[in-house]
Amino acid sequence: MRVARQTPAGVAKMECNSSELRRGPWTLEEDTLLTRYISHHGEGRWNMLAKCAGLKRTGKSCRLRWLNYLKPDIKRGNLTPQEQLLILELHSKWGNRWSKIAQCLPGRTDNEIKNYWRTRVQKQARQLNIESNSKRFLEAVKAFWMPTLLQKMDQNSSLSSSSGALTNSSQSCRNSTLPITTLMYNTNNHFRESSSSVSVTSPLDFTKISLQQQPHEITQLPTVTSVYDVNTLCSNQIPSETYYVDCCGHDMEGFNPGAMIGMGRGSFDISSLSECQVANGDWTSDDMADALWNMDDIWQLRE
DNA sequence: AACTGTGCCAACCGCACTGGT
DNA sequence: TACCAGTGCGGTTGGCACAGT
Repeated sequence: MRVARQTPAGVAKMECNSSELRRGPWTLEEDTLLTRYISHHGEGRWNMLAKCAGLKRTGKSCRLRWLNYLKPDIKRGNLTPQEQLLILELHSKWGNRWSKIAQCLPGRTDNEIKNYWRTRVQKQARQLNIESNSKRFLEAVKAFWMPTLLQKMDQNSSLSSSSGALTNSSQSCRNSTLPITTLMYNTNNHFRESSSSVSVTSPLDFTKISLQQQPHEITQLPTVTSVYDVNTLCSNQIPSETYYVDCCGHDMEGFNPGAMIGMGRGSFDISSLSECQVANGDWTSDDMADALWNMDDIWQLRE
């Protein structure tokens, strides 16, 4: 995580000439002043706080700095696949309600989520030549991005498992028992990871995951409800609010988003899924500590 | 090495809402 | 009811870091 930009020239340039108020990057001294004041007096009354703390900043600026950077419970580092998945799902429901979405991701700020959306998600939309707010893009996200995130989560949990019974998806497939990682909400609206399993009859089975409730009502998200086969998947009768997990992407004739790109920009058709080429997903060799996974990994452009 | 383009993200801005007077 | 200060939110900007040429 980068610290505030503090080049002397930059700070001088950003300072407000017309008043005593400072603007631009925060200095370490300012951070210390703000943190110390809030630790003694608490948050709120930001304009007064700014004056009393001896900060030549607006109240708004102090509030923003505290909420987005200094607050102790702010989570640092890249978004985990779980968090990315949750953002995608919640954005599909609520749109650009960043603060509302952020409430479901403890330790993450609306600003961070907003930046993630703009830099990562909208980038993918541009590459696909699809409006990021369009239904088509949402379908693409649900068909490709979310499943791969779930797979990533699956493998993360598998690797972190000490039992060794199911070490990765490939082995899971061979055993015909697929660990499915789910996001579980507790009563405080915080999520935690949990794993369950579902039996499959063939490598081409798909697990259907359904999100039936508004997140504030959700007690378990997502919920494994049934198993679909590939014919169902490709029948173009995909209900909204569902997405499909490729439980064993290595072995199946699966999704190659590159092939999707190859279908022609702006011509994404979910019914063409079965025509896609075999996915090349060497997930087991991934460094699971690298939580910064993004769709570039699978949506590589074939120019 | 120098330049250019792009990604990322902290910070700012404008507007809307809320509560107090 | 109108006004104002405080606060929250979403959109936008500015500049550092880094990759590519």
